[in-house]
Amino acid sequence: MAVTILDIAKHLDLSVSTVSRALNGYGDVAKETRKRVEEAAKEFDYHPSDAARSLRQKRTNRVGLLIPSTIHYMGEFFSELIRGVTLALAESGSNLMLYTTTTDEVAQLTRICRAREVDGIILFSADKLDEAISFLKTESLPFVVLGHSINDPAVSFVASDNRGGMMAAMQHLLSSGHSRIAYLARYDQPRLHSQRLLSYQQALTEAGLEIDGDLVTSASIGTRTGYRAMNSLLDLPVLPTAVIAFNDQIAINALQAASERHVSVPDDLSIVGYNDIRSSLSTVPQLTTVRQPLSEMGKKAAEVLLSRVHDNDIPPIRTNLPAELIIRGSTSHV
Amino acid sequence: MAVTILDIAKHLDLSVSTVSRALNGYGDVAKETRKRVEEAAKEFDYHPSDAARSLRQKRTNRVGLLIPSTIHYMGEFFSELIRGVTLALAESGSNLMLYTTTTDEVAQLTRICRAREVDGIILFSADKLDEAISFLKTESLPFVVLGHSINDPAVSFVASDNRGGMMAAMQHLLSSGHSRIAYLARYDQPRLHSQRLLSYQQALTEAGLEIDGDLVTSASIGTRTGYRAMNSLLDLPVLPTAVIAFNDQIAINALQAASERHVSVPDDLSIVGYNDIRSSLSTVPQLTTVRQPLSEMGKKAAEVLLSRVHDNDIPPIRTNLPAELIIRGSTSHV
DNA sequence: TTGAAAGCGATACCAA
DNA sequence: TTGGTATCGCTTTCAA
Repeated sequence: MAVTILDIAKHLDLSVSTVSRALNGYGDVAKETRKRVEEAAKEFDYHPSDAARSLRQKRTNRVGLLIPSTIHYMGEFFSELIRGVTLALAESGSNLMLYTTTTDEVAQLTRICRAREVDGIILFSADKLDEAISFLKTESLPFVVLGHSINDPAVSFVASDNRGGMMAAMQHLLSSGHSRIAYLARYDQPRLHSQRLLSYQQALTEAGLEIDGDLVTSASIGTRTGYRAMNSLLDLPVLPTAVIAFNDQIAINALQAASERHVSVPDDLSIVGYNDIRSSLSTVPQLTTVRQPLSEMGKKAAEVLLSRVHDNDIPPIRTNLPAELIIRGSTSHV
Repeated sequence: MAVTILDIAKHLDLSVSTVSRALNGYGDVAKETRKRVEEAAKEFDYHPSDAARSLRQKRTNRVGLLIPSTIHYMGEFFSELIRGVTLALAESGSNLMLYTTTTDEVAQLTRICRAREVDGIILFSADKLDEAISFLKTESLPFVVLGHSINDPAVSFVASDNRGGMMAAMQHLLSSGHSRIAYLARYDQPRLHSQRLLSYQQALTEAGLEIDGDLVTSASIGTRTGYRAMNSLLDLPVLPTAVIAFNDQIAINALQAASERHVSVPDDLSIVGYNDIRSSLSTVPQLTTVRQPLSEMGKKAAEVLLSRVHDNDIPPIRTNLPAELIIRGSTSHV
């Protein structure tokens, strides 16, 4: 058996309550006593039982991160997010529980809430987000949505400025003389997609250009997401001169498709990615992309959540971090 | 307050013990009673308190995964590993705690063990692995090492066949007529590196070739790992005709460096990666690489751990999954 | 087949 | 400044 507070108490001929108070830094403990307790604790490598403490205190010092089960298609994107989350948690001494969504997301959330497995939850899953949110609103478990702007003013979220990011990309291309600009979307991400699509259309309209439905198409989820869709764009009777991809991985695969068909980037075709994952520096040419501060978003989300764990009555914190266009070699003037 | 077992008991005019036994599927409960209990539990969305249950049962239904804090440099590699881990855990109803290493890894492990935060731990951290292992051997917490073959026969691990994988890559290149083969290593991964180096040297020796120290160099960790190192190889007075990279990300950056210097791959230079992450399909040309079954490794590691959690007296399970050479476009005959 | 009660290992209140 | 004790919510003997 592991060493318990009772072992320490017996060894020092003290009561468990005194030991507990000494260890938890209460003021009403004799200096000398505290010292003895601390030394004994260190000597025995005593750490309080997580379960016992959680039960008594009604807090677990754990927060949950719910991610889609398709994580393996999200590679770097996910790694960078999680990096930020763990950074913020480490500072506060909290631990991270990683949940991947199951088929019944609400049932899963119900269990997590009712079993009090965590103090709060970061919702990064995209499937059934509305359902998940409306369920969590009925529970008392603090939560924050990561990666999506939520309309409901009662819900905290940390996202990035999607409309602005897409607009920046469009204006970059338009001001470089492009008029036939394709958008390689991801219809299975309807929330993000619809925002980006709006900016795409708005930018075209403001520039006095027509909107050509052929130029908007969707990459499917998968290992080489965007490869086939790019090829179909390259089959159009009148080719686009620029493509904005929904994310960097799609852009990278689009680059590959173009290269295989001897379409030169950026001379014949400009390509813009989204997110600025590390790999966007590893292509030839390097990707022009809209930087989403993934790690910062993860960090901020954890911080927001922790502040709600501390006091769930504070007003919702709703943050759109700025997205920034990073111009590199994959785009050029027409 | 959340609903407890007492609420159910009161509502049905039963004792908590009966309710508990009914819910846990004990045989000695009247059929009718069990039905009533189950219905009430469903009606109230009752789930037992995780903390209370853990405290009483001395198991948490949680397993830990300890990963390096440099996760953000591991992008896809990590995502694929974790995918396998979560798959296996989901099947068993266990949850995942994700720990990133702190400066004092042993102190961190001490806390995890003594606070009984998890039922077992998957060690994926590479820094101080020996220290971590020898500490965990003194504790009763089940553990398994992921990604490294451990010599100590008492330690369970799940890795892949490093020697064989590197040997396959070398033989592929040698049989394609290459004799000036560089190895773009990662010295900060000494365990994996030394195994690969051995195979590298052995293959050269068996082929009757000399070992040229200039051809072995190290990529540093970072955003564009391998880029500078590849450039330095391209500065050698006599160029290599082939390069084996420590991982795919390095290979991808090597490809970029070669491309920028107008060294054609595979015509002037063959490049071999390692791991077969999804991005190895997204380059031009696609990467020849040694496939490490990352997701399977994660899954197997979780399974091995769970079997030890169930019974820690079973003999150590030591697994090297096969590594397989995947020949694609980045290598060719001299 | 059911209920009463002990106990898991802490924290926190109240008295001394 | 310290100790005794109730309590958190469950599981699990032991009796009834």
